[in-house]
Amino acid sequence: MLRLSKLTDYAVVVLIRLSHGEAVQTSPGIAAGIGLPEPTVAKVLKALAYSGLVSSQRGARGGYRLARALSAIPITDVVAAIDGPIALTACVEGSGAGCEAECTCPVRGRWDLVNDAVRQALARITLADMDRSAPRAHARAAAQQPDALALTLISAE
Amino acid sequence: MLRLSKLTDYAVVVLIRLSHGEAVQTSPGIAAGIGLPEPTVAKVLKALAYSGLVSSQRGARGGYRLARALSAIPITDVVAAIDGPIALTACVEGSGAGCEAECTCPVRGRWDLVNDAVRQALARITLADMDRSAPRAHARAAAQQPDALALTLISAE
DNA sequence: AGCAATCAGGACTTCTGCGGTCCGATTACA
DNA sequence: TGTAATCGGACCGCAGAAGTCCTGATTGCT
Ligand code: SF4
Ligand code: SF4
Repeated sequence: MLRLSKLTDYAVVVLIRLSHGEAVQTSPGIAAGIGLPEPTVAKVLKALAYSGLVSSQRGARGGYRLARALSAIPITDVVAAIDGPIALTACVEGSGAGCEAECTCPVRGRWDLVNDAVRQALARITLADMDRSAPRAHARAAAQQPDALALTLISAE
Repeated sequence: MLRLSKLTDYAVVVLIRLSHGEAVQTSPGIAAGIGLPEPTVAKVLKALAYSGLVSSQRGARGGYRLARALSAIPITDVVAAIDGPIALTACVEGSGAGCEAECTCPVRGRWDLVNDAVRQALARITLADMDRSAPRAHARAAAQQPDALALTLISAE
């Protein structure tokens, strides 16, 4: 159904939750705040910390803290942190495993266009746009960006 | 890894293969032409026929035939035919199953923005753009379309 | 220094749904 | 009318995701 993993969904929720209230929040605290199982939230936070989206503080009175502002985190970063790089099919650049029918496939390599289109669509939306309790400042800025997808299509071959 | 199902990938390959050579082609014939297991190709063709992307002809001398031109089939149609409607998360409109944390979630409903962005990115690319042996006529046309994503973001709320 | 709280990392189990396979229904052709 | 070719839908196994748990390392507080 072309759905992204549940963990990625949770990551967005967790990050937005982190932007509310206290600056540094603990893993069980966040889990309780959004009514999600604590171990799962912890797993998400670890992945986010590993990729540098949040900074962690160990020990008593520790917790997690946002590393950047919400408006500086595009959706692609969250997806990349949890699910790894965006690779719609096996033959796009970056996905190690190759397709077995790669030699005879008449579409070999063409998926890169679609892949980039999706990547750019996701890169234009930041977490600030996802927050229900924030103004829509960023959206207007996005409207002034050129249509990068079309440029990609034209430049291709 | 935000990847779409293998079947969808195969569907694109099959459709493009169908646009080459004979107008009506049989399921094993196509499978042999692209070196993919025959039952799998047959399954893909069935799904495509069910959703009207190809028309089927039963009986001897039967087979499958393209229902429309490649340039009239956006990627979204292929995805919808195989994987069902595009629904990145559980809480987007159209996905029957709801999320359990839906009442307390601070992102509830915001995924629609991302969902539409991806959908529109995929809708702008047709199978004709994926064919390696075809001219890139459509790409230039896409460049002249307005940036629908930004408009969506602005109009939201 | 001792203690309690918290994160880090990995191993393990469960389960959905994708990928692959099969046999019966249908239709043109001789 | 018989036959062969082909589509249609139902079936099952398995990889990968989702979720859980445990042990060890680190740090603030008393
Ligand atoms: S080579 Fe062809 S069949 Fe293989 S992943 Fe790429 S598009 Fe799909
Ligand atoms: S309601 Fe929140 S947690 Fe549930 S699917 Fe939607 S965004 Fe994700």
